[in-house]
Amino acid sequence: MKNIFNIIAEIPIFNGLPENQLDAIKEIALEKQFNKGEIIFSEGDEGQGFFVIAAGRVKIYKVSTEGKEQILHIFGPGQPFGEVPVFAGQKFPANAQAIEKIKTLFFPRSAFVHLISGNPSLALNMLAVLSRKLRQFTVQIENLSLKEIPARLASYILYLADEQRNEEVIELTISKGQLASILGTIPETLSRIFAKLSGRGLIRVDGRKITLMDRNGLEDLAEYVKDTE
Amino acid sequence: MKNIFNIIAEIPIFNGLPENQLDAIKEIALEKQFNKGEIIFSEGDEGQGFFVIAAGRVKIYKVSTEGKEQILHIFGPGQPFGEVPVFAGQKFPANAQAIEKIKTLFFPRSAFVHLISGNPSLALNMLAVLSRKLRQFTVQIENLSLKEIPARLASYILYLADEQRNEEVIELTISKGQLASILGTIPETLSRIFAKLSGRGLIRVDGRKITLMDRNGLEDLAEYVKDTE
DNA sequence: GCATCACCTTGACTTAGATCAAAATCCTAA
DNA sequence: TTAGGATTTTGATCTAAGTCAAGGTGATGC
Repeated sequence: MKNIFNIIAEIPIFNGLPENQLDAIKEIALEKQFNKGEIIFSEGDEGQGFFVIAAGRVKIYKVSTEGKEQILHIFGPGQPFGEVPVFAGQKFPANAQAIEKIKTLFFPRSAFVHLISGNPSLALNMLAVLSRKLRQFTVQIENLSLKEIPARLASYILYLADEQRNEEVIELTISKGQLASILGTIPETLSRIFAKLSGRGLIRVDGRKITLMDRNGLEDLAEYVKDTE
Repeated sequence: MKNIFNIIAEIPIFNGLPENQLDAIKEIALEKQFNKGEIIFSEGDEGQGFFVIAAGRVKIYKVSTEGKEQILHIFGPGQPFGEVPVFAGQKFPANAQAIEKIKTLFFPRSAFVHLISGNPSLALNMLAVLSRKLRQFTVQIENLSLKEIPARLASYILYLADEQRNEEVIELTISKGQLASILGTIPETLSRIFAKLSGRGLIRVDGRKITLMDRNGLEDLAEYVKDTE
């Protein structure tokens, strides 16, 4: 069983920090657990601090007045979420829900800001995290505004394939309904588009397993440019 | 004529910094000018530093393979742009173009990172800037994915009215074509929607002047929740 | 004063994707 | 092992918004 210290030492935003700093971080961290389905915070809530996931997964999402959901991120172990109000001094811009039983570390705002003030590496790590999230959002906006759903699905499949380092068969880590919500559509439409891509011979779908039958075709469809660097 | 020092002292990200720090910032800043229509950087370029606008306006945008444009931001005096590669160590995620003749200060990456390492207030200011941009993007994603174009336009009009502190008549600061690109649509559609809102008695449009005829109606349409705080 | 170009509007048509409804499949737990 | 629910698929229909094409409006400069 890992103790808090070991968990903290493995979190990317705390990478490269000297041991005494990790100790200071440990001092302010609070363990918080949530059950599957629990709401961690809601849009508009005052943010008193941010979270880092120790185990499990979380979704960050918005909901329309008619109940349609758009997922902004799904985060897993090691990843921070809910930092915006820590630095922008406002409310949470979206909702967070545990999609599995999760364990998190919670960092109270003022203690963390104090810590960061004395620790440039930590500040730079945090700047890097926020910058990467900005980059991700530009991609998401591009997808929603400039690409059709088949292209978004193809991108997502290629992204998963990259992540899973598997040439043959990849596996969805979320339900198709949730995938629809990531891609900005609804389950019915996603289902039809899976069928369409299968029909064109680009993929083969069996439950949550997807076989890439024609990677070039998928890349064309996705306008996929592999992020070198 | 303002000198560099005065310009720097008025830039929000440098707020609250002591004079000697402002001097150090001045030392690393480079003045760069661009004419109307000039491309400042393109998606995929290596980012060697970031910009702060001293005068004029810039648009940050993505373009689809078919040529449709989505504007992510329009920035004016005092606002920084192009920071993502400074901290995430990668390429620019989008394009930047001067929409007017502009004057900027350019901050080279390594010098700036060095500066921020010795200056926690600057780091926190920068964290606040990035956090606010993240918040803005969540709103933009929500708009694109969960709202129809009339709601987006209504939001935009109310946002402008807020900004211009004018109960009666507000003025578009950009062309309707550019507005379409901000809202994630095309000029023809925007034109029809202006006509529709006028027909419903919500607004009156005369060139770039828009008169709010029914603020409550617009707020209903926009699902507008005034951002208190 | 008129030509030119950018911008905006209008009309007719098409289409991607949403909605509504129902059936099929899968999963889990008693 | 089977009942019940959640998840996924399929079908029929609808609609918001895009496309293509043609005019209209207005500003700018020669």
